[in-house]
Amino acid sequence: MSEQHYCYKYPHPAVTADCVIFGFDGTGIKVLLIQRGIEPYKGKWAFPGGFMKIDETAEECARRELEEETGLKEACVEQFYTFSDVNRDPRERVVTVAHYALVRLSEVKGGDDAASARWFAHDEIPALAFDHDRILRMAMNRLKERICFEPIGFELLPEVFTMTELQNLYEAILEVKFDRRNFYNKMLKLGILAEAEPRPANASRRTPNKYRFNAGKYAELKQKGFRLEF
Amino acid sequence: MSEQHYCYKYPHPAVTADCVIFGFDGTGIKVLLIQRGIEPYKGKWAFPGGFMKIDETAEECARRELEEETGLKEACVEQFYTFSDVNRDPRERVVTVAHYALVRLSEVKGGDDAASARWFAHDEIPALAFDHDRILRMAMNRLKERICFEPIGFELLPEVFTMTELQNLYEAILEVKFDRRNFYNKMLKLGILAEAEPRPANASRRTPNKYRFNAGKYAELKQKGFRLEF
DNA sequence: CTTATTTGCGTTTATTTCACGCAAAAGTAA
DNA sequence: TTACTTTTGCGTGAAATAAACGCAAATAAG
Repeated sequence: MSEQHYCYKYPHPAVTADCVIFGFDGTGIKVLLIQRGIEPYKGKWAFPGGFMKIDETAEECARRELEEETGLKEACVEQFYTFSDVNRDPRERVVTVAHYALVRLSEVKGGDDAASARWFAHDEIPALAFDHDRILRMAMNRLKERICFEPIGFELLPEVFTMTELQNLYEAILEVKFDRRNFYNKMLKLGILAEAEPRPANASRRTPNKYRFNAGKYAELKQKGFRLEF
Repeated sequence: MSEQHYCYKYPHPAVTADCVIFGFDGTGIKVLLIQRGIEPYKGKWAFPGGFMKIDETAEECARRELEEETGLKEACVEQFYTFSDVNRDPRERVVTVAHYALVRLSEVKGGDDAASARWFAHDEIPALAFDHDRILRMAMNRLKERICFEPIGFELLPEVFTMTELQNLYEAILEVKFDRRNFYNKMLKLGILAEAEPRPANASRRTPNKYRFNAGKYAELKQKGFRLEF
């Protein structure tokens, strides 16, 4: 047995942070998975994650994992649940604080071990290691809830986007279909969108308007207690 | 130094579960706090909580704490956030999985050390130990969110209650005022209330109707995707 | 005895959804 | 080319919902 330097009077579980990384390719939601190279669950896919260092918070740990895999330092990262089933890891007792991250696919660079990392669409998720299928289900549910209260969707879109892209994003996350015209009206009436370019003179009917997220206006609305309703 | 039997190759934080226990006395929300008898934060008030055993989940640990303080085995307990700031406990690195519990005050018995336990109203919370003020703020916010989607409010009321009690509960949690008549209409139209007693013949105008929560009807509605809106 | 409060059960009006219409430009297939 | 479909911007009316408020009976409080 190797050296065991850290001793306690009572048993301590290991604590890890996992990071479910969501991206959006203009049509559907994607999830970044890593193929495990070692036992247990060798060959199975899993979320980026690792042991929390003794001088970092769980969120900092999750951000570290995110950066290792995507190169992104700034991103929307939020903790959503802590999984503590007794036998969720066969090696030792491991409690994991699960997070999700929202990233713009265009800004993602291949990470350290890009060879074993891949983006998967919602309907092509392979067999996952540990209890990661349960973690994914919970992450998706939390995403659905959050997008109705906070404009987190914009974290997944490029700076400038079209109304159709925005609608595709909402439809992908909520797994529903909206009437295009109603979605258009509702979003504009909310006032959290700004026209990115003043629509060129040569604009044809099929050249869509470009928008960007208006954070200032959103902050105003939020104070008055409001809600992105769908 | 005492015996240190449990050794690991890397440092492991301690993991605790805390339990913010909410009750409702017919007018306002109450929180159960325990006065600490030992350092650190001796004399300060804190939520029931303790170290997670190696063979129990965080929720089981929270339920154990709940039962020790209230005698209640069955209650609505939900995890809401894990706090992992590096210095939140001066003794050692402690990560806590925070839960809230909803209990009926009438069913609560004094716990093991009832002497040091007390119910506090929302506006008379004393100075709290550790980062428990932050934990309380987060618990209240989560409660506000949840009550708009799930009928968790009924966990706080007695089996049979009046419409006014129900409204007081919603107003206390959401910290708003409703028009009595609109609240009445909305709740009845939802269909999740059942009349508890068929309203006696000698009922005067000031004898309020008694209701109970109709779980079956709620299950129906939930399937169709619905929402307690306020 | 007078006044204020509580309860049940409405109605009216404003606001918000929701379903759908329409025309212009541009791509698609014959 | 021609005919057809798709995409986009911008409306509009009907239906549903939320919000404001009326009223009378019973009774508790002063």
